[in-house]
Amino acid sequence: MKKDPSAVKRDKESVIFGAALKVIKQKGFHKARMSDIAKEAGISYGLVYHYFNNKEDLFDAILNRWWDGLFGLMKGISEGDNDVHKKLRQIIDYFLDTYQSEPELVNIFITEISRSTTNLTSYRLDHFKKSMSLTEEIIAEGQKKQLLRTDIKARYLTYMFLGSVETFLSTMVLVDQKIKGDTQKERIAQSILEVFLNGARNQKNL
Amino acid sequence: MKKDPSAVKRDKESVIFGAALKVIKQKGFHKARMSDIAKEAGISYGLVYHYFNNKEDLFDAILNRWWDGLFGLMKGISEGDNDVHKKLRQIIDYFLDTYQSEPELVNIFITEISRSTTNLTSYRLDHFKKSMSLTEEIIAEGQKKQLLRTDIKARYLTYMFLGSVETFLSTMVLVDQKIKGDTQKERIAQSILEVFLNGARNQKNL
Amino acid sequence: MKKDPSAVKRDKESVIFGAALKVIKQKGFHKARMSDIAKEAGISYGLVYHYFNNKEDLFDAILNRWWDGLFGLMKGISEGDNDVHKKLRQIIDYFLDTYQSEPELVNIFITEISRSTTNLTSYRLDHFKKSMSLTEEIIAEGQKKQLLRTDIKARYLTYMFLGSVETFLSTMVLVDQKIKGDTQKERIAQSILEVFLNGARNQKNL
Amino acid sequence: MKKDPSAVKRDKESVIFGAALKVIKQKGFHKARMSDIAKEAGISYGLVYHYFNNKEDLFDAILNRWWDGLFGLMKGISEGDNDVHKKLRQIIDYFLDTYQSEPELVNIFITEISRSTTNLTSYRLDHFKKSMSLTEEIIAEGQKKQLLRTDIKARYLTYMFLGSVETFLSTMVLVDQKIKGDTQKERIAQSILEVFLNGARNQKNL
DNA sequence: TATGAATGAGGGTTCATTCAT
DNA sequence: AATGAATGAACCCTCATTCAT
Repeated sequence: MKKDPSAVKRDKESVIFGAALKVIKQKGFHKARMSDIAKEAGISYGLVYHYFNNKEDLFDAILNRWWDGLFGLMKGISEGDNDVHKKLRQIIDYFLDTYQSEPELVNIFITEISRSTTNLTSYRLDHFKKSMSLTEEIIAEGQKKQLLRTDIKARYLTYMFLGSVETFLSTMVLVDQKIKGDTQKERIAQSILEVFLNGARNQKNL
Repeated sequence: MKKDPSAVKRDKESVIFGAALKVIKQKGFHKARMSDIAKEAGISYGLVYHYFNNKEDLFDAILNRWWDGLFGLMKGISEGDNDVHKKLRQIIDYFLDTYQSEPELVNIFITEISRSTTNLTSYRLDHFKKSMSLTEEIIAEGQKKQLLRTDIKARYLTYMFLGSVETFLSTMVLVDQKIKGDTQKERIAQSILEVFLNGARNQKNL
Repeated sequence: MKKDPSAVKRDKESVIFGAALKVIKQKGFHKARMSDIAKEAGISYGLVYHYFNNKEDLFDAILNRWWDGLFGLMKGISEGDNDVHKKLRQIIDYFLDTYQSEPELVNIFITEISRSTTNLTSYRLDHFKKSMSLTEEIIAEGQKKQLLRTDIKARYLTYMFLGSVETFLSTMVLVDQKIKGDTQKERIAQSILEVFLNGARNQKNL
Repeated sequence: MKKDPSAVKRDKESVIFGAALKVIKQKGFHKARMSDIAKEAGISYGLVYHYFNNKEDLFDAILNRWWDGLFGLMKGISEGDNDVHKKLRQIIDYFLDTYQSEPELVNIFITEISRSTTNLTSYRLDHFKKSMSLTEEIIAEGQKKQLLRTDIKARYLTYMFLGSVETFLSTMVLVDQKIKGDTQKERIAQSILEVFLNGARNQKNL
């Protein structure tokens, strides 16, 4: 039985996509060669251009996988009526879950986009700003409901929240550390949320 | 009156250094061409190589400016007997002050080193780990003195602290935002410290 | 009818090889530019790098053509049971025949390897020493069979034999002189062998 | 007491000359940098240009030292009325003596000029041809006096004679071997002359 | 004389992209 | 769909030479 041709197309595209993830993670976008990706995918390098217009497009496809997931989640969160804590926890979970299932994807997001201006086109910057804004909305909503302090700008709180999450991941990325099971994931998530909400100060000492 | 020749040498080196800062900030290390830097410095192509062996060395010189400053500060902090809050505040100030005086330097640190594994030589990784460790020591000391909570690993708290600081800066870097005067700097520093220590939760609501 | 692809590959490689021979002969290895070779081969710049890793490899490929031929011959000579005179004549013939069929190859061997230490890697030096040793074996065998004088070290005789051959060729190379037909080749070969074996002294005068 | 200024000039020139010999011997003309030579001479590299117009001139100065010595000798030989054997021996001695006193000079002659066409300007080629012709005259004279066989062209005999001498030296040069004392020199000189005149054949076997 | 800063033309190599098959 | 030969624009780095001091 023959496969559906468009399914075949998607298959091969996936293979290339996965190869790109792996190679870009290892070498970074700049040093990753199209031929490396093709070799990793087990195809000729000319063929990559049948599925992706050029290197930039391939890169954007990867980033969009990240953003689509995140924006999809955030949309869901916005529409739900959980309290702020739950919502922030969901964002943390998205980062950690994705890191577990597709570590390369998170790696690339962290190293090539989250901070680097090098690869930053205005198109990509827009995505970045959008994620900031969506998080900020959640935070602001928490402030409005008196669940979060209001003496500090929502934007500032957003920086600190996302910064905490990202630094956790980027350090794990740097040392190539995996999350060992759901227990560890739970502890990390709890710690981030706990400290963000209640601070690092020893409360008993107040 | 003749100039001291070695002063002239330092001068020109500074010019090149400054040009490199500017160009690398704009284009990123990879896309920054030595010819761009020379042009920016207003000198000929080959002269850059009189002062720096190659592109990597020039890059490392820039990074060392950052690390030397940070490690110098941290050394001073360790030896002082301020409490944790003051010490953390000093670290925050170093980031913000440097961002005010040499925004490109901070930009490059944030975009090219803090997260990117692309340019990460083991030599550079060592610096990175060292800064983590030094901060962790301060945090751990705070835990020991019962000033910081001990139910969360010092390392985790370190991630969150540095992550908060860095994300603040990296967002400013991304949108090329300057710190407008000491008032804004003070507010930012306060916010970071306040939230890290006391959390984002509205305490009145407990 | 389609060509066998690997045949095409060999063809193009040959074209580049030939172009390299010509250009390196004319300008010497150092002054020969890869772009010159590409232009001579009628191909684009980068294509040379499809077939040869770099300039050194291309150079080595040329040298190996020479050494492979020479060592192949010497192996054949060793295994044969001709007398010394025949064997030495075969070596002379290899030089002269190759000079007729591929003058550039001999030229490059003479000018860039035989004497120059400039381009001498240890890999290349080994080839050189091997050719010396193989010739010395033949000479030594001749001494053992009482066909050559034994009051002079085999190694010294080897120098003189190969030196005579090489100088013949190098002078022809220097003035870009071709061997005009087999008659001249025969006379040259005979002269070299005759003088090496019987000396330049007028025997009638002894 | 002050030195005669022109003597000082000659002194410094000598130092540079010696440094050039050493560096060019080690690296070859192409890879020898003017700065290497200056450093070896212990002076700034700008100063080299006070004494020599450019790199080529410096190179030619070196070569002229060789040629002047050789041509001076050959002039003396021509005018003397020694027999051929003595004269050829004098040429051999010039090579060996110079190799003992100034090994770098011989090295450079052998590796960069004797065979290499790379550095061959027409000016240098003329010197080379002249040395060939002068040697040929001596050989031809020997033929005329019935001391050398006449069935082989004087030019061919010249090739073989000079080739033998040069190959001896170039092998020593290649392996950086020194001549150990006058005894070894005598043996080498004798061997070369003996074989050239009487051949390598075991005469007892005739 | 003497220094070494300054210049800039080259040359080797890489690699994204195109295209004939 | 698939291959990989072919192209050529970049870009790093070297180093002979000049020149202000």
